[in-house]
Amino acid sequence: MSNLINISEAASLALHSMALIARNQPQRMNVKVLARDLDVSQTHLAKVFQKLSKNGLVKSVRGPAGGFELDKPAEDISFLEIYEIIEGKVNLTDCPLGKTHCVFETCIFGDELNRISADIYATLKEMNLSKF
Amino acid sequence: MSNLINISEAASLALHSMALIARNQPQRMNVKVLARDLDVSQTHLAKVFQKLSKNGLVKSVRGPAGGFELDKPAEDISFLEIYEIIEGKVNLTDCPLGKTHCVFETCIFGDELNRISADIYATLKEMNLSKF
DNA sequence: TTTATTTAGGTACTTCAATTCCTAAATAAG
DNA sequence: CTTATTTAGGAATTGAAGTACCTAAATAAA
Ligand code: FES
Ligand code: FES
Repeated sequence: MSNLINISEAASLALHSMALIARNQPQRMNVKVLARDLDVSQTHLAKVFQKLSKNGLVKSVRGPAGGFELDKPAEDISFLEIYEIIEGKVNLTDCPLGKTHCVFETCIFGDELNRISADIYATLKEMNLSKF
Repeated sequence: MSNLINISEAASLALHSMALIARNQPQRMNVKVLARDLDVSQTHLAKVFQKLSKNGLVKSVRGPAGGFELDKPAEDISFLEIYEIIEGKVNLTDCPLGKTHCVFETCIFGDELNRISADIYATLKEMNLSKF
């Protein structure tokens, strides 16, 4: 069973966590309860948050009653931003696979899939945390 | 650097190989020349072809001058069919990640990404080997 | 018939990313 | 000040995908 859109487990966790934090504003949330809510290991989720924190999406507070909170308004945090912090910058070139050398001079997918890739990109860019 | 559409290296090899074989019809091609053309290891490509062969997409001929040829008309072999043999059946449910249990009652992606997943699916189903 | 070529397929190895483990640092509460 | 809680981050482990190795089976050509 496979998915057509490429969103890793880690990126999924990041998106779900950020949505939960947005919904819970202005109170912050810690990895313990987030991990419980999302039913994943604390350590894995903690790693995800190190990236989110280092990239300025969340502000971390250590110690008792600590945790994470959004570091800017919810509507200013797009799904794309979260996605790219975890997965790396999205590659939008002539080939949906980002291939530079191919036996075929023109990409075997024509430009159908590129059109769709651009569509996904725009969609992720439009979606933000304001709706939670 | 990441791609938004989920196509593994193996699936990419399968699609490119099948396109090469379609283009080279009615002569068959063997893994040796295909691997050279695609610049990958013979053994890896051979594994991909075991799946394609077992699933009736190509007919294998052993021995000198052997190799693989399409086992049905090029226009009857869709990209989707090739894709699913390698990646597994595509999951088209209410969630683009195929998640069944989620903290959010309604998928955080709304139905935007589902619409797009269905779009990719339809596109892969439409595309076939007749154009090569 | 013998030999060379080519696919079939099991097993093992490698590599890279995902995941976990463990300790340190920060800080609020008692 | 001490303790409990929580994030930070390096190191180690695991796991999956890709790759290689090896032998068997088929078959065309010599
Ligand atoms: S160039 Fe896009 S698949 Fe080969
Ligand atoms: S249900 Fe689709 S992402 Fe959570």
